[in-house]
Amino acid sequence: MATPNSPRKILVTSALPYANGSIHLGHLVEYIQTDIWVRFQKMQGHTVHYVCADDTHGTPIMLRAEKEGITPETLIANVHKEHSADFSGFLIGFDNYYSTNAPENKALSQGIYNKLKAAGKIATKTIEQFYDPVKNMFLPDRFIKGECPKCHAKDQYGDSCEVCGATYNPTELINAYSAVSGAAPVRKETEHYFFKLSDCEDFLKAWTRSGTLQGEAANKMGEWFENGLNDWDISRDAPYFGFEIPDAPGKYFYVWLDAPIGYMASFKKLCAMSQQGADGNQKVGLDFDEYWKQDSATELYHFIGKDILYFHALFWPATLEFSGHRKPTQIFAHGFLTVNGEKMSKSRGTFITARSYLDHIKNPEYLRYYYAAKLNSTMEDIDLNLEDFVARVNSDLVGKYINIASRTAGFINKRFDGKLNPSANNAVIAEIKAAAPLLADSYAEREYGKALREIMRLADLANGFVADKAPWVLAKQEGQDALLQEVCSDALEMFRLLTLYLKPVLPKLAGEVEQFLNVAPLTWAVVDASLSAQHSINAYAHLITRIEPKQIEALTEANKESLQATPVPPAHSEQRHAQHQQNEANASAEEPAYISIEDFTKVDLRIAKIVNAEHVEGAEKLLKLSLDIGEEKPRQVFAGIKSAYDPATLIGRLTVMVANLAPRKMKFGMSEGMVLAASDERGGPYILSPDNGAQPGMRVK
RNA sequence: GGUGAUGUAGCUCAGCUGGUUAGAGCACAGGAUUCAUAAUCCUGGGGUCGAGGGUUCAAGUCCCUCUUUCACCA
Repeated sequence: MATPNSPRKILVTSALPYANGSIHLGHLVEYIQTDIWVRFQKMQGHTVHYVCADDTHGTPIMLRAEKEGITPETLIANVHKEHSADFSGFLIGFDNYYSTNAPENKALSQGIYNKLKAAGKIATKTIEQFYDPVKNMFLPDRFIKGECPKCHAKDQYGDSCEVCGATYNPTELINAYSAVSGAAPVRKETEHYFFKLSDCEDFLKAWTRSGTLQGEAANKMGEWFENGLNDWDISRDAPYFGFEIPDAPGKYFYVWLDAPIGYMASFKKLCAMSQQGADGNQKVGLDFDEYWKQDSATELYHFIGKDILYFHALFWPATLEFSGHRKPTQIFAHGFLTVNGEKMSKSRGTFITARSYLDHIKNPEYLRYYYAAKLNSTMEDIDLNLEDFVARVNSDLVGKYINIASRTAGFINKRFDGKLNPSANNAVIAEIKAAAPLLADSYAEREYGKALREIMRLADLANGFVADKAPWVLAKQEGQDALLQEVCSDALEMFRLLTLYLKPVLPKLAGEVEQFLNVAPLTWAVVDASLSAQHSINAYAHLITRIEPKQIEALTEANKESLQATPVPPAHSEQRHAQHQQNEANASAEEPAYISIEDFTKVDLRIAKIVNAEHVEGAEKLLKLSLDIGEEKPRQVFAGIKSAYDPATLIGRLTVMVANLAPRKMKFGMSEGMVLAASDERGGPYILSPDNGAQPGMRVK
């Protein structure tokens, strides 16, 4: 791995949070993961810059600003302030936290677009889209609502039904209306600009295989390649809050085009700040091109959530490649956060904002430690189990780690005036030092959980050493002063090393320990140093306190919202931020969906006799049924009831089917109707049975 | 529906290319200790490694079927 002799130049990013909502614990998984990695690499002596920004463009921001009666610029300025405070509260050490709505980003976005165009990668195509004739704007799918074509629930979104889970096109909605004005949308043609991703397949296939992705992510890419790459629609019509496309009046870049370019813009701003040398010191200015030119020798890493892999592993490298820039060295995708094993939920109080955590728990390092203990290099989801959180933090940090200093520093201060006198040779210290390369590898590979397990094992050794030497016994014995001083000095040396190892995770606490131990800021290289004889430490003061379970209760209580269970989308859903915002805004508007008798009679329900039932090879949930409803030939119907019924027991039974459901071609053959069955979280499916006397083919009404 | 992941002690998780009686931390029980207003040390109980087949001298680890949970795609 990295050696101190080969300082690297590294640029790191976290995904840009959308400027239309607060930072919550889900977001923080990524920022904490990235920050730990950055701090670790800086401790290694590498030149590392960590940049991020608010993602500020798009329809949701425009509409929300309008609703609040402020300009989008004011809205995003307010959010920028809030986000910055939240991140700083969690000790996220950005070198620059910028905004995508910045002059640098506009120039870079337009410049990249022009390059892509010159490279023949831009095409135009006329498409038909929904248009709000009152508001005079085109509507994204999520801003069209109407009745679900399948279950007829009202007020469903343009792409899927939250009641029955069906997905469809907005054109299929019944009585569609604009979520903005309420008007009936009309179809309208418009010219859109496309990035010809289909042209980039060879490049992307090669890039994907070049070690830039985690194994799981590469698998995912494989799926996308199999399905074929579609050209990417990068334009939106005015009115739109964003950047105008050069030589295309009234056309704006889709927010996802300029968002990743925001990484570059934030770095460009950082370069400008470094040129100014604002602190008066002579600074070597950062060179933007050195980091972004085609054959840059520097390294570029993007930390992202797995939901936006598509953008970062396809669009983004293609954009860079064909605009003459370097590509990312690696993409690090992580999983989502669950709380107590479930999606974060407002009704359970587990949708916890960064601010509210800081208000109730105060110490951000508890969460940093817990996340680190759970994080690895894969895209697996991680769970914040609140009981485990309390137990883990209290036991590891307070009981094990801090306790080493707490139980030995008093002797040094009281008996030896703060002066140390360590032993020449201590087996435990040697073992702790020997772990450094392994721990460095774990951090570098983002296997934080592995690193912390090892560090806590070492802390156990240290406590075992203290228990074994029993300084409190030595303190009462005559003539044992030298040994007492040595034992406590060694314990504090162990504490110094453990602090060094924990510093990427606990930067603030590590700073306080440096004060207490009276040492310069710890870097990885000082593993090889030691606290020397005659070195003086400062008085030990209260470094960290236990979390009270009551604090957790208060936290979840404060985050409980309505009575209604509103499942909240996963940690980091920039991909669908528009719809999520809408989700939250409109979750309350539920009405019972009545249908008329005419609607009901459209459904032709029939008594059906199951004349045959069998397993379908390769199907996970389906049974193939032959249903006699008095027709010449039995109907072939596939039913998803495999989990609950053995086919043999079904043959001969009567049940109820929908006879006039449009036949549908399924993977295993045509399905000519459907069988009714009941189910919910309590169980099922349960199919229906008519009372005695019902005959195959009878109409149910 | 398809694809990719996932399921190991009460809880949270380790278990690399298959190899002795399956591990850790927390929790629990017993003992020791009292330096730490912020405890530790020792010992112990506890697991059909999601279920069922198969390959092998040998499988938590490979293959098949079923199943749980999650995500993505349609």
